[in-house]
Amino acid sequence: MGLTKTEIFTDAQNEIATLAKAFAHPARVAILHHLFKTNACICGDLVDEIGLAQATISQHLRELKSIGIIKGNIEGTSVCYCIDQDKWADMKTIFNSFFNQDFNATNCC
Amino acid sequence: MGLTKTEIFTDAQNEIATLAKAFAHPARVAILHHLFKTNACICGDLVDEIGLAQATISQHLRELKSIGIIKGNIEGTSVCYCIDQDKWADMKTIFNSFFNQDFNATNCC
DNA sequence: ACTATTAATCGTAATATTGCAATATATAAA
DNA sequence: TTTATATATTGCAATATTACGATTAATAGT
Repeated sequence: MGLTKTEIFTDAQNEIATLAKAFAHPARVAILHHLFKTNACICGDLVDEIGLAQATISQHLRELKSIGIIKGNIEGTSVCYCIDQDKWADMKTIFNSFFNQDFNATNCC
Repeated sequence: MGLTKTEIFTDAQNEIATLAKAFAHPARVAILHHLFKTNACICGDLVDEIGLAQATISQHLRELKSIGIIKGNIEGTSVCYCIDQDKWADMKTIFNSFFNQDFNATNCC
């Protein structure tokens, strides 16, 4: 098996899962941290900052890009990545409503 | 390889990744949705509600429990699960500060 | 004690993810 | 055009995750 049964879940549930995958690896969290911290779009210095091989960083960047969280601009030989602010805002909204679901006060545990 | 190099990342980065894994599968999102929705701690009816085998649900519950998001109480032959409200609040704080990192207005992309 | 019910665990198969070396591609500089 | 630089892609190995049938464990009811 090993295949997630996406068809039995709602779109909202699948979307949260997909978005969460972006944060579900420390390398991707580190990449996002870095894109925020350095007030500029970072290119290949991610490879120097984070201790992973160039191919590995490139792969994580592709995942973040395919989820839609980051965008890339080609600048000469290097590629400039940055957060997609619209997507980031959407994501915040989605996770906020997920996090702020009401608790039942009479929780039994 | 296939082995995450946790040692090269900060504790904060690893923690976000670990927490995000709780949401990185739609079945776990569905379980949490259900624990919120039904104003009571759900036990095995998760198996009926979500279309996965009992063993699979149990495995997802164990993951959520090991991350610390849910707690379980034994009640006769069944087990009553619910959200750990303290952990949930901690998590909200962590993700909020992650989501609300400042943007650089002069973003290049 | 016996039986039914519920949940956890074990074992296994299939798919996904992580990581890197090697290679390919694409642009800039000479 | 050749060379240097930067990033993407490919191919591969190792580990992780997902899912489920079968079994086990533990309690409730008879």
